[in-house]
Amino acid sequence: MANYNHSAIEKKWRENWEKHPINVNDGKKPKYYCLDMFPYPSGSGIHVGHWRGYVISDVWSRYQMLKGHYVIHPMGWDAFGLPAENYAIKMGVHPAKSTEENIKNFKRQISEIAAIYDWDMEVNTTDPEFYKWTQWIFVQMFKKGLAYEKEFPINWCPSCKTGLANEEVVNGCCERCGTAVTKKNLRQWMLKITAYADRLLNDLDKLDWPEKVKKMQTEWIGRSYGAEVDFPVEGRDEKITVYTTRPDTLHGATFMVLAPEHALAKSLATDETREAVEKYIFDSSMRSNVDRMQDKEKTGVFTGSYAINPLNGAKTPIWLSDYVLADYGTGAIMCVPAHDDRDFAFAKKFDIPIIQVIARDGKEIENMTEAYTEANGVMINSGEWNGMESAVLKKEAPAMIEARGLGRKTVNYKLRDWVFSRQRYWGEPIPIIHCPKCGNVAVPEDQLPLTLPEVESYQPTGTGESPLADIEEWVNCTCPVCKSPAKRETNTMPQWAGSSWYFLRYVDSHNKEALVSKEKADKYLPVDMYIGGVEHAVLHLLYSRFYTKFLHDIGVVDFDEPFKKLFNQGMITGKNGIKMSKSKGNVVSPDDLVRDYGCDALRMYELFVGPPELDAEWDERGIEGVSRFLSRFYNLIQDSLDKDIMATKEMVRLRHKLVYDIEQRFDQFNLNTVVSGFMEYNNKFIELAKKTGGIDKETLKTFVILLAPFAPHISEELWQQLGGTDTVFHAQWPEWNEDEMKDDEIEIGVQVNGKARGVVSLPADVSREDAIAAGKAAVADKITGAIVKEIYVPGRIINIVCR
RNA sequence: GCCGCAGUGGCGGAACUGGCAGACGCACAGGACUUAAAAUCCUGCGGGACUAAUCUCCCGUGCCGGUUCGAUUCCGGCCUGCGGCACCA
Repeated sequence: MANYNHSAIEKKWRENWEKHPINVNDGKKPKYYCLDMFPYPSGSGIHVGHWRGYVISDVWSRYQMLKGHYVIHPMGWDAFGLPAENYAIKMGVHPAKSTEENIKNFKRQISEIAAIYDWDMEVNTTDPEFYKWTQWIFVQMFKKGLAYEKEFPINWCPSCKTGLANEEVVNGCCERCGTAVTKKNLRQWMLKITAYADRLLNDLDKLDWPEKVKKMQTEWIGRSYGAEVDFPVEGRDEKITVYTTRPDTLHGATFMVLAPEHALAKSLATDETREAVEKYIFDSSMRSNVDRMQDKEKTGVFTGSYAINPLNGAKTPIWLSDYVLADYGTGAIMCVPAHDDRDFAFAKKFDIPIIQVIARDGKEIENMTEAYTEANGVMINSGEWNGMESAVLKKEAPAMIEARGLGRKTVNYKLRDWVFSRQRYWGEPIPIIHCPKCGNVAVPEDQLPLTLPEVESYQPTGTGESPLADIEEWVNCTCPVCKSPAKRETNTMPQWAGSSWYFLRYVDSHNKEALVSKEKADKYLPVDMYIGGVEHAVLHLLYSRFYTKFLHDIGVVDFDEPFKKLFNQGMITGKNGIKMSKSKGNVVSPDDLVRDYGCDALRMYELFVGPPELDAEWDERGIEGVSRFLSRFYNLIQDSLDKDIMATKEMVRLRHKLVYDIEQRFDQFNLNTVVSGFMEYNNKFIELAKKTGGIDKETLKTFVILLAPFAPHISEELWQQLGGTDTVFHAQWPEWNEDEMKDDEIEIGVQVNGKARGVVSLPADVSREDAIAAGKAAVADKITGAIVKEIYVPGRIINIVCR
């Protein structure tokens, strides 16, 4: 009898599947679209952590295939963007060339997983045939006014030498390289994602996504309800508008603070305060974001001017302080120190009066040491509002203020428009022409793609100009409308541009007429299951939703959410939970493991290491366990192969229980316990075979089908050995039957006063009385007093309660 | 600071809806096979008490309390670790 030889078996079936693909679309089966987050093909190749995500999605895809679906399971390359370009600069080669090589290498490594990717669908964001449509979408947004130009101080990474979107700034640092972000005044292309804020927020409800990601998006969008209130400036015609979510506390506003960047900041200074005000504004402009975020000690300066509280006419001093953000709300706030922590700290520091307007527990707080921030209590010191419930007033005040012409009801968002220009070479050129007569004109659609020109030096300039700006013959062009000399936009798009819609392209990747045909979109989209890391929660996953909603609105697709279900797999880390990275030297390559243990063993071990949604420390030794399991399973079948074993009752029972257990765990996505289930049942069948001489073929075939999504090669081999003619993946997923699963005898634990005291073996259909009687008999010597209560939970427990 | 998630043997982890805690695997120990080793197979493996051994008993799922016949699971209060947000008015 031959032993399990993984390399021979895997080679054999790899070649066979190449010739006879197993995931075929017969046009009748329902589709199931299972998508991986496509990788950026880095130069360092893939490690066991990447494998895990791809194994999870492939196992799930094959499961869906066995459940009768035509599975769409594509792979592609997110190859534009900073990392690709930085890598190319470092290696001294053109990014197009290094990208091509990296893709080749990645593809070779990924093929080792033996996933059922349909390479005919492959997309590459740097392919002009692909980015033609990335540009096309931009043009459509431009036409709808959703892509617009604006000059303002944006986040700038001095190391990457480019502007960044808000989402790319993490704790004041560049998401990519960790350098502290500065502000730079730049002309930018912006995408009006804020126009979709409400829909992006509301539609989260219909998504089967991890709550964590939904919450992150909810907070990122940051919708709040409140009021804008207009405060006239004393002695001047101007007014200052503030935004507040607590208009109920308006009577408690004892001062007002403007951001140092506020348009009126300078002009509010008086002769006495001018010097201090100008110094404060200058100093603030010098402080970095990181500094401003970390240092919560309040600073500020009094302008010398006063505003008038429109509600009660109170004279309210106007201050400047950098704790007020210029780009949120109106850049100005009213300050109610009694009921806001930050205002409280500021008032204490600068000795500003504190007026309480909400009575906590019916009375004013004496010797206030911190703000009372809850909208819970009765209004006091609030004129005609006295006696009202704060919680009620909080809701009604915006309308009341609006009715009296003092301001208006307002909704605010933390979400900002998307800074979409990058001052780098390796990206999609923004297809806009600047014409001195016509203004900004889109490149006509029949001239797309606007290809990225070859260039001598693609290094970033750092000046705020893209490297493309130097290529005169490319920059100079004629206006498509009036034919006068014009100039091309030289900024490129961010990496997120291609990834925001690539999943739509897979199902129609060769289409030259449209981004995706209506027919194929209707048939194959949207994505049913999306698998990837959680790190894109407010980047790619938010942008993709925005793009999909836009494409829905212009009629390209008829759904408005791209990913129905999302699964975030955990990271594989090195020892002590340290992230695998080249610089740490703790990267584990899958190549040797595949060679030594086989693809099937590594696939199973990737899942066996722990729950798929949690991080796991890589411990190489554990792979022995799954490897042994595969060998034992192989041998079990070899032992039964040439015998004609009749199925016993016990075999049938175990078979049904096996199917039930595996399916339950599969459907709950407990893939690690599916693997342990295989091992457990394998042990049981081995024990059984010792007594019976073997296991019946139907049971073995059933086991092989269940195992196939995890270990496709060995399963296919054993399937054929067991007499399968077609591929195992065209077999029917087996069914279980509850009646067949039942044991004749069941073991039930017996407790006395809730403590385990024994076990009794009983007929499965035992009556309550008999069960309790048997239980009592089994623990008779442990029952010390009068029996108070007898509990029998069928099939689970007998508990005798005594005194 | 606020919001999540997690904490179970030497280790990774399991336990469906509150029902015999520690499945499955790793490591380790003992045994079989072998001249020997590897591989393989068998057995044991939370801690403690008692015992020649079996039996039996006590403790035990981060800590303290509660609900319950019964709690890893539910509730209240903490501790620790990880992740997200962080002056958004």
